[in-house]
Amino acid sequence: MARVGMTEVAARAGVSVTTVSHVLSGRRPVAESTRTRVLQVIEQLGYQPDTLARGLRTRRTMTVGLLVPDLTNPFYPMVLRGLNDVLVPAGYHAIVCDTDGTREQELAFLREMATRRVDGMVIAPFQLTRKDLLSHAKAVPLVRLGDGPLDADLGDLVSSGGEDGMAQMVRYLLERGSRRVAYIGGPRHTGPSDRREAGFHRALAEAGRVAGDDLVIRGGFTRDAGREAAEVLLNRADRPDAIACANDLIAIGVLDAARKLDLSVPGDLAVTGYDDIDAASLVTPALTTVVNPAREVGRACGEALLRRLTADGAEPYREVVIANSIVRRDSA
Amino acid sequence: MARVGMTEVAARAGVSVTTVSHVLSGRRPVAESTRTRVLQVIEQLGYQPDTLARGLRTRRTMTVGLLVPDLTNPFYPMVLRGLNDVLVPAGYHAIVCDTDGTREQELAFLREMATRRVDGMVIAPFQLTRKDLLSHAKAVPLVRLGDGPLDADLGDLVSSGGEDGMAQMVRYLLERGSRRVAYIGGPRHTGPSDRREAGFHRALAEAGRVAGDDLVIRGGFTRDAGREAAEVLLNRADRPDAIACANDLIAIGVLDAARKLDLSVPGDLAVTGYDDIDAASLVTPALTTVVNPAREVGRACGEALLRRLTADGAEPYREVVIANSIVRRDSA
DNA sequence: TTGAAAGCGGTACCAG
DNA sequence: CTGGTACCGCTTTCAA
Repeated sequence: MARVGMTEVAARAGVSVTTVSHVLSGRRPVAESTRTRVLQVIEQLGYQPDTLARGLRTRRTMTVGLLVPDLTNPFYPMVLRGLNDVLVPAGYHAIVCDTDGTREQELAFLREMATRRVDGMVIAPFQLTRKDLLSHAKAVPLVRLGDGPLDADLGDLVSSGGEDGMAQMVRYLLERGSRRVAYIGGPRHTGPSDRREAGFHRALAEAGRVAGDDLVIRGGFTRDAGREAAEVLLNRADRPDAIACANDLIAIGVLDAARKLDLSVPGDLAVTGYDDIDAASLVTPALTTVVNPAREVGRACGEALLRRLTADGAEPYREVVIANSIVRRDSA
Repeated sequence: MARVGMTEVAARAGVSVTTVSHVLSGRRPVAESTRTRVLQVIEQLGYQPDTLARGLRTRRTMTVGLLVPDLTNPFYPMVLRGLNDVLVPAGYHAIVCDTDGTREQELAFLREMATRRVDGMVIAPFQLTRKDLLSHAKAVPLVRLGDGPLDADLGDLVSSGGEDGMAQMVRYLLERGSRRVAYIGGPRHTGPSDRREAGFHRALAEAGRVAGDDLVIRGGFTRDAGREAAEVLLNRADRPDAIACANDLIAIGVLDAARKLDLSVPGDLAVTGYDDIDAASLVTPALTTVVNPAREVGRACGEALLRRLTADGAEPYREVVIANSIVRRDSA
């Protein structure tokens, strides 16, 4: 049951491999009669072209890399769906790299993708610096996902307006009557975290307030990290009456902490998340959060990538911002 | 900034490509002095071997395919983690195919993976028949994930004992005093669903009972499907006092329905899930469920695959069952 | 409308 | 311990 190659197809059809290649690619006219004959043989032999060999020659692997910090965060699987929505119909497939948010793994995956000659990458980098990305960016189209810094050299950027989304949320908290609003973010210097934190500060500033450092804690983007941060915040004498979190997982952790301390939410403490993952509406109280349309974001990434991959000339750099909005539930 | 190839490295190091190849692969001794010289040039030029070209020659792509019905179901991302735990250190990477549980997509991905010459696949097939898989199984090592039928021709099987797990759960329900226990499953003829359903019937039979067809409903493995099925079940005159669900998502949907009908859980209705995804402990009441150790399952898949990929001779077919257990929370 | 042959970037066999 | 070279399976000039 060895695999059949083009040579065998050609032989059986009584034509040259060149012709077989062309009926497959349609890159040059082939007489209808030979065309059908070749097609028949292909069918009969169950011939399947070898993407690798083709890629070696054409320098296109039809593969893209998706690098995410934590596939366990439901946001990212949805992004992958969106990405596939646009990439798969175009013949591309994605290799998913779950880096666990560590710098070593991010770098390792980046290198791996380079040796695999992926045609492009969409990355949600956490620890990577501009310098880390630069060399890759010039080798293959890069789409950065998340609210990183703008930087044309690093390729397209698809974000969901994290700064605005968070600002909007904080404004809502203020209007609602919260007096001391705190912020729990992700790891420092990570795009999404920084941008959202900026939104937090901006909204406060616009309202003529300032959040002291004691009201901002940064940890991980996880439930545990959220709980721990909240415990610190809530055990202080002048505890906040609202906590805006950089994502839903963190907010769920805050809910855990509040429950443990017997604080009522939103009575004693208002809590807000970010992303609107499924779990946000499952917890009690249901989370008031910023909806981050993951699938749309993924689609936008795919479109951005595709644009570059199929571009004749050099496409101009783009930043795509997907609109987001607040969904009010019970936690604030 | 064109990519440098082995030829250039060889030239600059004053050796043949053969030697460069061998310092890289270590497949034959190279004088220490030349070795370091070559390594230096490689470093200096930033040479990166081309996995594709290598694969074309060696017939190994160092890539495996992971085919899942719904990456949005948190169970699968965890499986991927486990898979990567063992595959990535061995140099393999996974292409993730989210098929949405449709037969067309499952077939399409299977074909795609074949043309990409993946070295192996782990699949959680939903709609695929034995026949669909057979041709692939002889072309590349296959590991089936989930509680499908045993079938040596189709490669290894990694399951988490769905039949036993469900039987255990139903037994618990019975001991607990439930008198009419119903079952909500996934799509008919899908491995996980069928096996779990078998467990349900077995436990009932052992207790000298029989579940009429009216107590078994099959839908999708989603929250919505669960809600809909529950609505049917609960609006009947003699509604069940317990519902065992084929997964947590379904159970969460049942909870939705119960809330809408003002039924108290577990007072009026006991509800149990399966998988123990994060959300299971987030909902109110927290789900009593069967823990399906996703990461372990993923690891087992990886190990099974690796065994075949690195096997000298023909490894015997294996079935690996990962032990599972019940976690009792509030819903039953 | 069709073929022949030269690669793409490596590996591996056969010599030396 | 090191080279030369055929070849993996396909695409793509160049020539007919």
